[in-house]
Amino acid sequence: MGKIRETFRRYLSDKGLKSTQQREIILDEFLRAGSHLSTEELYLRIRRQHPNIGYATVYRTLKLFSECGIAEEHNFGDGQTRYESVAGEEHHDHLICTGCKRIIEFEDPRIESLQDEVARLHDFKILDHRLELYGLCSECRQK
Amino acid sequence: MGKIRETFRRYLSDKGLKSTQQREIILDEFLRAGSHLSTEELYLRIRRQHPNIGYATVYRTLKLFSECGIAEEHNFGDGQTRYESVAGEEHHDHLICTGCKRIIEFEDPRIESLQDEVARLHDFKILDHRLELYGLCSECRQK
DNA sequence: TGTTTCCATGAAAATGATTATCAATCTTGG
DNA sequence: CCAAGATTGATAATCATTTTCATGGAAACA
Ligand SMILES: [Mn+2]
Ligand SMILES: [Mn+2]
Ligand SMILES: [Zn+2]
Ligand SMILES: [Zn+2]
Repeated sequence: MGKIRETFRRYLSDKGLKSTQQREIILDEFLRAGSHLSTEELYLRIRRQHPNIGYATVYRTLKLFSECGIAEEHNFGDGQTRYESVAGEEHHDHLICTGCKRIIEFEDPRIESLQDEVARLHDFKILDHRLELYGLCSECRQK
Repeated sequence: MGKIRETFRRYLSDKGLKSTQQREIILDEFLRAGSHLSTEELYLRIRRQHPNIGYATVYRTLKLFSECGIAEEHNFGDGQTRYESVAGEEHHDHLICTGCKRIIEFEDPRIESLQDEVARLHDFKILDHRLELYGLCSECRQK
């Protein structure tokens, strides 16, 4: 069984929550589908095979994923919360093309350590951060 | 007359829009009040002296400020859009204390130039960016 | 100054994403 | 298998923001 699925089940049992078919189905599709999907996008995908699963359940379950650490929430400014799986991958930030909505991931440890330096300077303890670069990818610039 | 007010009036006339009492009043209070205010917070302040100005007008006017470049929109994750005046000050980013909601501004040209480097690497043209560090200020950590 | 033309305004309704409610239905420990 | 309690799906409710629309106001112009 995948490590992610195991993490999720342990989280449920530790919290006295229950492992249900819906939660398994939603997790399956969440892991199968591409990243940075909105709740609605995931719901629409799931509905193709499981038209009886409710919208609210998808919302609730994605929130669970985020609580137990297997998913991360994002707000890229389009008014919808997006989720991506964090399969033990290293942290990364995002370039967002406002033309084609493409999302490019990047990581730069130098930026991360400068962030730490800034925090130290202000006697601040960082718990989370977001760095998003908005603009146009090369394809969109050629139009 | 302040440079900001002038910029705003020129923007209005260039666009064939009209200079109204409400817009002047809202701009005055926007410049007088502290930064990073939400629409509701600004509306409540304005209402003390001008109870006849409508909520929708404050929304519309703040959007105008942002369009003409005298204000900047922010989303610090509390579900409300916040605005701050950009009185020709240099760009800065934000440390946000999730305990007391305090907002600390900082700038680090080294981070900015690393962002440019990342963009170059991905053949991406940055039009905007957001860097927000969430965590706890020193005071909030001592509780 | 009066007229005309649009734009702006305020109140209220509409929207869109997300959350809460609730009766019916599963999970799970014993 | 059973009881206790969590989950689900449908739907109503929220909350911030936007739209609508009738009325009022700015501004170019006569
Ligand atoms: Mn990502
Ligand atoms: Mn600021
Ligand atoms: Zn693009
Ligand atoms: Zn604090």
